[in-house]
This record gives sequence, structure tokens and C-alpha cells, in this order.
Amino acid sequence: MRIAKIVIDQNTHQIDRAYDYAIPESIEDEVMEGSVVEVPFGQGNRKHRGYVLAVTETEKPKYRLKKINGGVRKVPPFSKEQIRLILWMRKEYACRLIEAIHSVGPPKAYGKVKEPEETWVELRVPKAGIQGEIQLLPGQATAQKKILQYLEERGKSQWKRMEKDLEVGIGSVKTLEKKGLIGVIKVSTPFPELMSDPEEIEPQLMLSEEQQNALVHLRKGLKEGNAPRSYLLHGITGSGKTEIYLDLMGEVVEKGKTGILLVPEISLTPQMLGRFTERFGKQVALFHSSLSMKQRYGQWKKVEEGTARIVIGARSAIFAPLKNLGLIILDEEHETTYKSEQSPKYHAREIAEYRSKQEGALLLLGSATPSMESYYKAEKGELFRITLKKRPTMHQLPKVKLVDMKEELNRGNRDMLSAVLKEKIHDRLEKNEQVILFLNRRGYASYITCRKCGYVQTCGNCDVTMTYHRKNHQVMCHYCGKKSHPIEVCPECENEKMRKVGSGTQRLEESIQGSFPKAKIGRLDTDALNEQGSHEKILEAFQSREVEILIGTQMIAKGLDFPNVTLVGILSGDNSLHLPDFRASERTFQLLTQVSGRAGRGTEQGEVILQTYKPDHYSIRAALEQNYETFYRQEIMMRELFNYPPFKELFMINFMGNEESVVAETANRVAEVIQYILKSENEKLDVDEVVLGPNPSVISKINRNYRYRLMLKDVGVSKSLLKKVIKYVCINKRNKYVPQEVHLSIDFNPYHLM
DNA sequence: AGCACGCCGACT
DNA sequence: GTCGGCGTGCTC
Repeated sequence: MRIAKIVIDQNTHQIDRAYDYAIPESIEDEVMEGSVVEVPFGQGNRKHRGYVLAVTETEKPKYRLKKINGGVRKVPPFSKEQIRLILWMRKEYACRLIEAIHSVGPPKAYGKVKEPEETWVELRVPKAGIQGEIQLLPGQATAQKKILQYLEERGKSQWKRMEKDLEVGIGSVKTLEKKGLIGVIKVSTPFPELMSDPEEIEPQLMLSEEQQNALVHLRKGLKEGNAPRSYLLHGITGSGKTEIYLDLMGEVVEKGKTGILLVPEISLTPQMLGRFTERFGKQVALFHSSLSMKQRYGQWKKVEEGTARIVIGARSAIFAPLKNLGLIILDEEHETTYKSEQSPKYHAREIAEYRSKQEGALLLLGSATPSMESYYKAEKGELFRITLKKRPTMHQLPKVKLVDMKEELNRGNRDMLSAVLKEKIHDRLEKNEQVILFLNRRGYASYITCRKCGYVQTCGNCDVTMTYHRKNHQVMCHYCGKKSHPIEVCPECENEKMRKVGSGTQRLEESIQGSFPKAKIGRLDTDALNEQGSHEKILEAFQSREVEILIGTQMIAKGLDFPNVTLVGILSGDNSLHLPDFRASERTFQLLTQVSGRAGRGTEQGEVILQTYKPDHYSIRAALEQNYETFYRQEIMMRELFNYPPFKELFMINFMGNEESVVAETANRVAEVIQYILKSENEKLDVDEVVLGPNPSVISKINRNYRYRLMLKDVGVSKSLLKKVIKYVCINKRNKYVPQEVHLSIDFNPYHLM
């Protein structure tokens, strides 16, 4: 008897396993590993979609099995590789099977979106009889006569076309159809293309020696043989990584293989996207979040049918069902957007590693500021490192100048801008050049506090301070979005003098406008997107030089390429340094380097003014010297010293619920059980080194939900054992230790410790 | 998630 | 007596 192992399409932990179903003989050759089927499930035998993970042969089933109803045809089956990936993700990320299936499988729209179709009208009588039929029609039926005349010439026509040509209504077509003279049929058509044909291939830009050398190495990797298959392309900002991607992808496609290009966020890298679509045209499929359901479905289908050979997209594009995969590129591989925030909490780089190994593809990680993990791997020889040290078409890297804001304060300047930066801005405006100002904090002021007792206005629903926004004179919670009025009187001491502390992009905009009344200023942050329309508009205005000074948050750090920008001012060089997160130094260095890289991308030398209160911190110093190596050496020492990645792995279990005591008790119980099991495996183990906490999360409350976290480190215990124990307690025995009302999420190698 | 089973209080 | 409240537990 043939039995199928089936996962029910229902996202709950209670039924997170494969159930056995009998395969009826009538559909035996239709049901196999990867099939999508309909099955009866539960006491009510309700119909559910099910995914077949495996098919086995058993003589005596342990239970009386239910039968599969049949196949679901409108959804494509999963390939063997996809099923393998699903099972691997389940193990690797301790996620539910159905969550892994949903990530790997087609978009939700699949099976819901109607195939696009056209209406056609065709003759149902021999052409010879047409004139006779026209004679028989009543005299006033001019439209019908026109239609028959029209069809006599062509036999059939698309309705839209005929409607335009003849200016007739659908009524007369219906009448003719009723008389049996014509037929109306639906013809399915391909989805509209997002891409146009490749443009006239531009003469290849001359590649620099460095770029050509890089390609020599990478080409070796493309050939079968012993050459390395995984590469780290470490190239300074503006060193021309894109050209290398383009050439390599071109070679892969020429060989009849396919490739994926991952970008941190598609809307922030329009230039890269443009280069690829210009060169590869309709061979490119786009995967990204702002596509409509229909478009998403169309793009997926294009990949599945094999018409698209290249997929460009953000994180989830790593699951594109390309066959014969030859190349995976992760551009800006250090970017945190590659880490999924929802379960399964995968990192696109990890999936890329897995897929490239399984499917024999070349893996290329590119960055100006590689992640500690990747650079460490390169040091160990697990990644082959290629370095680009020069900017081929541009002048040297920008000059970076550091301004110590403590000294600035001592001199009596309480302004957000140092005297130097103000002077330089003035200078650039005179020369008709453009300026970018970076401030990593949106809003107007960061919070409102009482001058007397220090009380800070916070959000009642969340454990965070309210951010003051000048527009509408409101305060807003950046976590739950709650808006309210800034307090006028302190609720603690009834003092009436409140102070707005800290400065955001909105205040900066106001302040700059004050200092430079004639300057045209643009602001790019998440608030500006809602206020002023799409960010494309803002960027266009900057491109056309209508805007002279662009103020922005993180958003402006990535990928922008404006040759006329000669000055970048970084106002909050150390803002991100103070986050309670072991990656704070790394993020700061990356951010500062990336922002600096926006300057001097044209013929003029760029200049960067870096304002900071921590001029001696190694992240700031290395960014000042633009020296990745110095930063890496310092940071890797710290990581080793404090048992952090890439030396030790972190595992985080988050608990959430609206009853604080219940959440805390649950977290404590889970911690104790894990400690107990670990201790029973190895008596000598110091479990306090392994199990850290539980503690309230850094933001202990969001939307009236209390949050506790339990952190684990593989110190003195293998990470595979630790993972197993976590899975045993939190998944297999979840019902025993975790009450129904407590939400639990597992994050192996977390990126946000908040 | 559904759905049934089951063990207590209000009702024709 | 029995209708229905939702706490508990199972779904191949």
C-alpha cells in the first residue's frame, strides 16, 4: 500500500508534522514527492490543502488511514530540491514545516489570480454564405452587418480591436452569437511583461585591470573542476562591482544556465536594476514586495516556465524556482535586510550557501564592508577573497574629516551643525555642487522630558519614548504607531517647563533652512515618503539638481550614485554605537563607510565631514581612515574575547503575551528545563555560560504585549546539541512547558537583540 | 485552526 | 431532565 506523508496547509504549531494518507489507486501516478493535494482532515473531515513530503510503501499502516481526495492542479508541484530545502530549513531554523513550505513555494497569489485572457470573435458560417446572411438581416441592423463584413475579411478578430475599428457595441456581437453566426471565445495570453527588450548593446566599458583579474578568478569558478565555488568580492565603494556582476551573469546565461542577483532592497538600487534590465531585457524576472499580486504571479510563472533566466530581487528571491542554477550573487552581503524578521528567520546568505552547494552554482558575495562572518570565512579560506582597491572611472576616495562635537560644545556652538560643516555647505552651494546630510534619526526631537524631574513621555502600549514630530505638533510611538499630544505639564511633578531633547531629520531640515534660506532642501526618511509622495520623486528632484541639499536617514546610505555630490555631512556618527547589541560597532562602521561613499562619485574629489562625540572609538577611527582591515582586526578580537559570532553562535527564544507574570514564568521554566537537560548530558558544563537570562527584552513591551527573551550560546556545548535541546523543549514538548496564550519565537543567530 | 467531547449551571 | 457555557485535547 502506498502512503503519502502530508503537511496540512494550516499555520499552527499543534499540527506541525506530516500525516499519513492512503493514495487511492486511481490517482497513484499523480501523487508523488512534492505534489499538492486535497485531503480530509480532522473530525469534521474538512477539506484542506496538503503538501506531499514523501511517498512510502507500507503493508500494515498503524492507523486506519484516510484517503487523499485528489491533486490540486492549478498549483505547481514542488521539485525534489525544494522539498530538500524545506526539510533543511525546518531543521536549521526550528520553524514549522508549513512556514518553510510557504517560503519556498509560489506566492500566495498562485491559484487565485486569473490567467489573463483575451476575447476573440470568430465566424461560425462559411465565408461563402456571409453575403447571404447579411441580406437576411433587418435593414436597421447596421452594426451586425458591419461586423459580418469585417469578419468576412479576417475570419476572426480580437474583440477589443474590432470594437475600436468598427465602433460597435457588445450587444450586436451577442445577438449574432445567439443567431449562431459567430462565436465568442476566450484565449489565454501571456502576462504583460515588466521588462522591455534589451536595448542596443552598449559598447562594453573598458574594465580596469583589477576588474579583469577578478573575472579571471570567477570564471575559473564557473568551470567544473577544483576551483573554489564561493567568493567574497571585497571592493571599496565605487570600485565597479556591478560591471563584474553583469559580465559574470552574461557568461552564465550564455552557457544556458540561470542566475539570481539579490539586492538589499530593490527600490533603493534603481541604478543596478537598470543596468541589468538594459542588458538582459525580458530574460529578467523581478521579485519584490511592491509588485501587485498579478505581477508577482506573472513573474513566478515566467521563472517556472523557463522564459526568465535571471531573477533579481530582495531576500525572498533566493527561493526563485530556477532550474539549472549557475550563479547566485548577493550584493551588499552585509546588509541586515537579508535576515528575515518573520519565521522562518532565515538569512538569505545561508539559503544561498545551501542552494549553491546543492545545485552546483557559483556563490558570489559582494560588499565594500563585508560582514564579520563572511570576512572571517575568507580568512579561514572557506570563501575565496577578491579585493578591489581602486575606483576605476572616478577620482580617489573622498577625504574624510572628523569633528569632535564635545569641543564644538566647549566653544559654545550648541547647533546641530559644526562650524566647519556649515562653512563647507556654504562653499558647495556657491559652486553649484550638491550636499548630502546624514542623520540616523527621524522625527523632530527624539523625546520630551521634564526640565525639573527628568520625566520622559513614553508610549503607554510600548516600553519606548514618544518621538516628537513638528508636523501637527504631535508625538508618535515608532513601534506601534500610536499618536498623541506632547505633554505640557509634567504628570510627576506638575512642572510646566518641558524640553524637547535630541534632534531628528525634521529639526535638521528646519535648522538648515534657517542657516541657508535660499537653498532647496529635500528630506528622505520614512515620514517623508508618506508626506511628499514616493521617494523616486525626491530622488529625481535631487538628480535634476532642483534640490541642492538632501537630508536623510539610513535610506540614503545605500547605492545612490549622484556624481554632483561633493560633500557628505554625517551628523550622528555615533548614534548607532550605543545600541545594546554586539553588532553595534559593525553596523556603525558599515553605515559610516557606506554614507561616505556617496561623496565624490563624479570627476570632483569628494569630502566627508564626520561629526561625533566619540572620536576615539575604533569604529569611528577606522571609518575616518576608510580602512576596513583596521576595523576588522579590532572587532574580531572583541568578538573572540566575548564569545560572540563568528566564534560562538547565539540562539534566542522570545516569549510574548499580555500577562507579564505568565510570560516571565514561562521563560523561567523553559530556561530551567533546558539547563536541566544540558546538565544531565554533561555534569561539568557551566550552564550559566550557556543559558543567559531570561530577561525582559530591551523593549519590554510592544502593543501591550510583554516580551521576555532567553539567550543561549554554544559555550562548552556543541551547537547541534544545543539546537536539539531547544527544539525538544520548545517544539516537541511545547504543550508541556508553554501555555497556549504565550507566543514563542525561535531565532537562531538573531540580528536584532532588541 | 476547527471540531468534539465533557463536565457544570440556568432553563422550558 | 437538557440546553449550552467554553476548558481540554486530538487531528493520519
